[in-house]
Amino acid sequence: MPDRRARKPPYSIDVVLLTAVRGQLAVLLCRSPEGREKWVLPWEGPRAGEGLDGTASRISKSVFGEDVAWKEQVGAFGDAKRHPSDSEISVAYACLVPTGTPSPVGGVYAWFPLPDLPQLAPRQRIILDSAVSMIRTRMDQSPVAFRLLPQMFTLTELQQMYELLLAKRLHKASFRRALQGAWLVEPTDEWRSEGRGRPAQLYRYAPRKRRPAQRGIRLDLLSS
Amino acid sequence: MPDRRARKPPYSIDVVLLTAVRGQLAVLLCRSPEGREKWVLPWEGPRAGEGLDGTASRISKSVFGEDVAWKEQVGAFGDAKRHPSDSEISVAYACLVPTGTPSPVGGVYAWFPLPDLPQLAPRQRIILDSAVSMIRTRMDQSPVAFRLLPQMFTLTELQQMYELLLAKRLHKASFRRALQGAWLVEPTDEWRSEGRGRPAQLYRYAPRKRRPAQRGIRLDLLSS
DNA sequence: GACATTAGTTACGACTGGTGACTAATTCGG
DNA sequence: CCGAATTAGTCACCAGTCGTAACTAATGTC
Repeated sequence: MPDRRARKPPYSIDVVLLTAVRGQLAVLLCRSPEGREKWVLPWEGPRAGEGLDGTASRISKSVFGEDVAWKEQVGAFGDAKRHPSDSEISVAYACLVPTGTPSPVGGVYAWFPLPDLPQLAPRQRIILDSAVSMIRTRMDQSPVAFRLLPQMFTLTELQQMYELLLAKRLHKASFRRALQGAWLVEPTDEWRSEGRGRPAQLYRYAPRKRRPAQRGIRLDLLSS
Repeated sequence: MPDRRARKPPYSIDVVLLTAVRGQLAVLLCRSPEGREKWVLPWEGPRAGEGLDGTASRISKSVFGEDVAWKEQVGAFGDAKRHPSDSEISVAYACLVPTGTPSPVGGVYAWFPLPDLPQLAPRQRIILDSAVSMIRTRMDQSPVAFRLLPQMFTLTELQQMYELLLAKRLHKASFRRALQGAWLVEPTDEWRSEGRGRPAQLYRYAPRKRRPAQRGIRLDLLSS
């Protein structure tokens, strides 16, 4: 990705591609051209006539062959921290990749579980942390968990994804009741038998138009 | 603000200054040097060695004499929409100004209630809408309502601010019970008599360290 | 067929949040 | 000086939600 350092771009677009691997969030990194064991977030400079979202899409495509199903801008990052592009500012995007998506070939890319990250340029490290934090806080306003799963999934898989993102255990009955009330999924007529135990019904993400159902004021206001 | 168009900056920092005026949100606009009745969001190009937040602070200071109490980045905006700076991208900040802050002098700036906006450059219009929408959605994760009020306020004023931001009526008892549970305010020993009726106790914003108190899963997931 | 294992449901009790009616403290007009 | 009006603040009830444990259901394994 960052292979023409000839001219420093006016800004860079950095992409944080996230997926779930064995019960952990993982980010896709790209081997840096300088130094074999240096890794960077995929990034590019802008091309003329291409919007910010467009550049992010182009990067995803160049990695996976097609655009990701969900991406959202994290923000702009400057503040004099070092970045492989050497540009003043970077605009970051967070993207979600369903589990089971074939990994990009060529040995240039690799998934890193979040606890086992290699060293990154300071600004990219901040971008990565911000992207993960955004995903975690935005998950009840965006279908984040669904974009990390294949099109069809069992409710147990969905619950495990929520547990991963919320970093806390959920109770089966409560989770399903809340899901029922939210009209987010619909059952298919397929079932999956996962070795031993009763087979699980497969569901798909199918949000219905909202009931008005506005619940009470929540002044939760975590910390701050 | 945008008074040297000599050289187009690599990017612009745009600031959305918001306050509440007579029960409505209002934004501060700046008279454009070109055309008397053209208005723009305050913006500047970056200076060397100054972070993104730093530029936003500098703009706020140049308007109000001192930095605002709360600001947060909205994001980066590009996508070929017109902008007074003529630059490729703009990084937007939302800032909150307490009611009762003296307005900047000189006739260059004016508060516009959101329903009565003049025409803006397309990109600035998008920035403004995004900033307002961010404020409204982020209000239960940030002390937004408090930053729109003076340091000391009555609970009725606070409730009215929440009603303004949520655009819905709240019940007095429910609001106060939720506020109690959130440990966000503490009473002072001052009271304010507002003409007729019983005087109201003044409170100040004083968030306590959170009780764990994590309530149930909310899969509210509005629309999409 | 007994048992382990995983999926999915039901029922109950504790707690929360919406609500109307209440008390409290002040101003205003007689 | 007294009562009505007005605004602040609280209480208590109840409908609904949520956490939980115990249950039923369907499969594989021995």
